[in-house]
Amino acid sequence: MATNQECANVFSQIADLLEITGANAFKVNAYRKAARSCENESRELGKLARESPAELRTVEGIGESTAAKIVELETVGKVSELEALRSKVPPGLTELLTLQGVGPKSVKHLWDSAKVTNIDELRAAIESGALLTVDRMGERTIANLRDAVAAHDAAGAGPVRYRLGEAIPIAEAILKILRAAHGTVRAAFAGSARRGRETVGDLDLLVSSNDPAAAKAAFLNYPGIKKVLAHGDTKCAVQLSTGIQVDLRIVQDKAFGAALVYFTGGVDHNVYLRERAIARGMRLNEYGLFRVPQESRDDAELPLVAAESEESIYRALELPYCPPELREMHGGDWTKPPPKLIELSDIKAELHSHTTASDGEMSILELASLAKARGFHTVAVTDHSRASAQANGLTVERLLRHIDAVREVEAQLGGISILAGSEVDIMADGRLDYDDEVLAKLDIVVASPHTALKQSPQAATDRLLCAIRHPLVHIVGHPTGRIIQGREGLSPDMEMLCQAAKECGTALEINCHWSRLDLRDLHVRIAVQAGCMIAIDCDIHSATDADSLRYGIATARRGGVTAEGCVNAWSAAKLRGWLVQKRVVKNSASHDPPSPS
DNA sequence: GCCGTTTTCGGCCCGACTGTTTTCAGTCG
Repeated sequence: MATNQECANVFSQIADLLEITGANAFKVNAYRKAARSCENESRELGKLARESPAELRTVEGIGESTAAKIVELETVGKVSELEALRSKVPPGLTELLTLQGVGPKSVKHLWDSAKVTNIDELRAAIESGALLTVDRMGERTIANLRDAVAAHDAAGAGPVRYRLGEAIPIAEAILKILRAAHGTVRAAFAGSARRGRETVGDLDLLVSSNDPAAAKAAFLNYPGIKKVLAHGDTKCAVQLSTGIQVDLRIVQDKAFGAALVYFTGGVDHNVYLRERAIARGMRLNEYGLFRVPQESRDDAELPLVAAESEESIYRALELPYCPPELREMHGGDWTKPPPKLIELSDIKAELHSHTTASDGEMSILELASLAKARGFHTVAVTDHSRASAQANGLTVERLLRHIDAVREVEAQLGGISILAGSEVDIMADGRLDYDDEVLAKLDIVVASPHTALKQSPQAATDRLLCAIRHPLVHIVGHPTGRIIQGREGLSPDMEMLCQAAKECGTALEINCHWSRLDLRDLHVRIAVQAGCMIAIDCDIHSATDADSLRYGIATARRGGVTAEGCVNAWSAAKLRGWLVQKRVVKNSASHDPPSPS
């Protein structure tokens, strides 16, 4: 079945090829928007194409022509228009578009004037000096091309993206320097990092200052800079030695809100806001929201409507405030008030953590003390089960002794409820790694897949359904087992899983570690729409793991999770009630363990 | 190509920086 990403790739490639061949820019934009929409769609487009193709048109930016192409991709396996475009253009040409500073016009120009059709030919043309004879190719341009080719060689194919937990600490380190600079009033990171995307392509920093030159100097003096890409009075861009690009925008403080809106994006949200401004006789840019009088000269100064805060701009556009995390996955309607999204401070329990008994670094006491210091009312000790031998998983005998140890520490420490639990392996066939009578002795059971993460979607669905429906399981941990930029993990039918989880009262976990974020944002949205309970857990192995909570919260917010919908945000009594009640209710229902096959 | 509290046709976000231009096109976000 064609995946959403494959649909997006088709539209993205069509856009590239149309752009190089000089097609109408609005048409190119339409394909780009269609590609973004496919990436952000939580429903499976291939399934829709087969079962209810008319539904495709409900995706923002998908119209008659693009819907037909999704159907064609699903049924035929390729898209004829894309094939036709490819036959017109040398295959290496779109690769040139990935070079920094090289756009469609430059690609066309290199092709027409220098017979360059791929990166190798470009490299040769640069080194042989052949490019110097080409129109509009000065020394600076050629030097930039040389750098761009070198950067491409170093990075390998495909745009480099950085995982949120790698990028945000860098942003905060630079923000610290900017805040210390003379004249700085406010400073923040924006862009996809502020929207909480699991990976970011670059970092966007915003500072308001009474001394812009000082802010600029402080930024350009940051020790990690490898190359300065641009440095104007209000805008600078650098590449750090780690490879990541950082953009800085400097504005007056009275425009901070407008600049924050502009710099946070996403692109479709910005376009939406600006079009809405136009429809109301206004104009929105990074300096503010302005009224445009009926007859005003182009150079006339426009009266300011709002600029100092994001809230004031949304208000003036007659829109409810939109949290940054929802500024790209809106499901089509930004006029509806968003749900009250969960916040970091709502979390009062950690329900997935490891001690030295398995592969954690802290003792039960150290772990519980950490949770207590964070103001949590509950922490669950959920060491690995016996199948996870590589993680020193507990045998039944060790588990039983571990339960006693947990009880002792709880009595000793006081002031926090310590649950005796397990992160029990979900075996490939759906069975759990401990027998029911063992699981029944535990306060909480987190069931997670750790092995056989390449099994088929059908097998994965069946396997995870077993765990979700198991009456003794409270939470399914990192349900797909994916590692961002590391492994795909399982691809179960998420709608089916969420439906079952809703019916059984089983919570699905958002694992907060920035290399996991599993459930991912799109899956969280499916789960929230299905009415599932969500668990947001740090899967603590060491003390610093607790700091990854913010990434899980960002992912939760992108999916629309509220405090009410998250078991970690409940009161101690409500949480304990759920843990007990779930088993009472579900034990009366039928439970068919999978037959060993 | 998409879309509609103006519109089924005629629009389609907005501005900074760079380089090679003597006044602006291309790229980027």
